[in-house]
Amino acid sequence: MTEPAPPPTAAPTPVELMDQLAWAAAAYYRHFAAMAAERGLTLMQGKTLSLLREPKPMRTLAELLACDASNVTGIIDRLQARGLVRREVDPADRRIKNVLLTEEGEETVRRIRAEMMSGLTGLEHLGEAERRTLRQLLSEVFPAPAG
Amino acid sequence: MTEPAPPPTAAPTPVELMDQLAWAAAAYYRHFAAMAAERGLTLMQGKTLSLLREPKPMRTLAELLACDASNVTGIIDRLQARGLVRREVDPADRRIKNVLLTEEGEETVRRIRAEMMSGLTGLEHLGEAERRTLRQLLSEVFPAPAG
DNA sequence: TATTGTTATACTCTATAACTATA
DNA sequence: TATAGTTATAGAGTATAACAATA
Repeated sequence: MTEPAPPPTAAPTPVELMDQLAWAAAAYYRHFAAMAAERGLTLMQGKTLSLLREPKPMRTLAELLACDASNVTGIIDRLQARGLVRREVDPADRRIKNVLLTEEGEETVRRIRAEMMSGLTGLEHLGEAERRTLRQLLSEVFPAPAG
Repeated sequence: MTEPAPPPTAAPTPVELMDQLAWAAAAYYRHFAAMAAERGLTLMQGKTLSLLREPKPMRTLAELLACDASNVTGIIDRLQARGLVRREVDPADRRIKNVLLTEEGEETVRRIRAEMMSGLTGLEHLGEAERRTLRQLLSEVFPAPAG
């Protein structure tokens, strides 16, 4: 009689997986902050630009950035001073100011996204089946609009 | 003749997967920051405490927090003023100050970690095979010491 | 000389509260 | 009255440069 073969890899505990998620989240933002810093942008400025693929009201940005609305004023002020975004009063409700990317802002977002992709080489190397699986598992752990 | 059945789920592109990783990382930190805030701690203070399961020199903390060493002085000052950490001069190299959790600091870390786990309910519900797969895929995308 | 940690400085991010304009 | 955005304020995080103590 032979010993039963051990499983090819041990299953991590949920706690071990949480620690790995912490690492992955930190690694993602370390990379993102570095890409933003190459353009003289802070992490929050980079995140804000990335949220503006479609124009959004200040209030919506505050919710998406998970910060108080008063902070968004300063963040948008600084991005606007650098010519990366502009404000437009909403014609339907003149209390609302929609924030839009300028041409330079759009170019900046494009470059940051491209460099993020080329930095996350692991992503490029995943096969289709692996990408499907990762998407499914992430959506189970972080149920969300995912877009 | 019947149409060939489409695959049960379409494979996301690497770019779509990057966006989902961005969402997951944001969701992780939103949750972590909320757990820290319940104890009157900022995100950085919570991250710093979580790094101190083993004592670490100031310099090492700066590397792990991905910030300049001068910032760590202030972060540790504030945690020390609240009785959550203490500094000890390294006997082998008196330039080095090792930072240790106090009893209250350890209790705080325990509680934050426990609440993180109970909040990430998706993690608890993954089966062993799924946990193995997620660990493997994460380590491919974010190759790292993972601990 | 090189390294560790601190201080000083200036800027950014952060929440709270009070305010204006609009609905 | 309620909501969107701003301003004022104080505290926290950030990088840079200069410094003291130690190696």
